[in-house]
Amino acid sequence: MASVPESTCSIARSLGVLGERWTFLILREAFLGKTRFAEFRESLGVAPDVLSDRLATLVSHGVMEREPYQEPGARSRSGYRLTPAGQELHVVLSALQQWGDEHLPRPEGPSMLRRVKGTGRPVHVGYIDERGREVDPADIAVIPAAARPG
Amino acid sequence: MASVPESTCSIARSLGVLGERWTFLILREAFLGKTRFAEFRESLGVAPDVLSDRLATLVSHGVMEREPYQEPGARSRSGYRLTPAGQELHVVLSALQQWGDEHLPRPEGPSMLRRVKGTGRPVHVGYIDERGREVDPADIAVIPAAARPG
DNA sequence: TCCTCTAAGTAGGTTTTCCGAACCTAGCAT
DNA sequence: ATGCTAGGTTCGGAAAACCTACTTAGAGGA
Repeated sequence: MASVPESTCSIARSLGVLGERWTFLILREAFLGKTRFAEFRESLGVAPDVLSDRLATLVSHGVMEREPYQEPGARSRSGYRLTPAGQELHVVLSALQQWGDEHLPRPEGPSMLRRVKGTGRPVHVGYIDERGREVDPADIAVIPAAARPG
Repeated sequence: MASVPESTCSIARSLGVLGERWTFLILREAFLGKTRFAEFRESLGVAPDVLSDRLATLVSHGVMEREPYQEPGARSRSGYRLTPAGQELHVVLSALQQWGDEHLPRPEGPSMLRRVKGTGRPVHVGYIDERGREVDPADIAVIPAAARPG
């Protein structure tokens, strides 16, 4: 994989931070409200050294941050919570979930649903232009920045 | 990671197919038009056994398919192209790219841009409700399907 | 003082995965 | 028949992940 954050491709750089095994699942748990080492460990079954490594990577790249907490009768400990940058990964996880729901379905249907708070309306992930209108993926062009006119 | 496509979580199932090392980068190259084993190999520098394994996984899950081709004066060979299911991963890659552009920026700016074909208007990835309106990520609730009313 | 409880994190040995180079396999050409 | 080419497979060594057990550190109680 070579040097990770140095690639000119944003996808490769993102994967350098997020693409290791377990990382997306750790983030999923974080979005579900988990904050503590033991919570991640129990819900995922991940080995502690791997979890420690992944959390350190996420912290060092500003995706999560240590959050000291103290329960009564216990010493101060540190949990982990998403930074604003980490919270912006929500749409990435939703895109993965949406694809899995559609293309790797289970007979009982999706286990989690994404809805608008309050109204409960269903939502999906897609492309949006600067006027807030949805754009069909087939109408998206990916072009090198160097070829940008002007 | 245990049994992969059997998880009740769509994110975990998606990652079971897509979450191995190199897979997203192979898909990126596929979206850029690469189809041949040697093209993937050269552009990514991935070991041939790993590439062979990843392509086989993608084919077996319907993300890519073998496409026989024949160049003049050469035997028939097989390349790989995205299926419709694979093409729907475009928004996942764009979400990763968008996050990297914003949170792991490079001084020279993004290397690739996403625009609407024809008009050239910039687009971004986000949540859209059933009326085609963008929804702020902070207004999205993720709820267990079992708790669905009705 | 020092023992205990708890949860974060580390350390060892084994298993899996990755890597890189060399090799294999068709078919077409010379 | 020999070589060229491109899609792979095989092999041995290196790296990463896994599993189990252990360590660490502070608060409270004896």
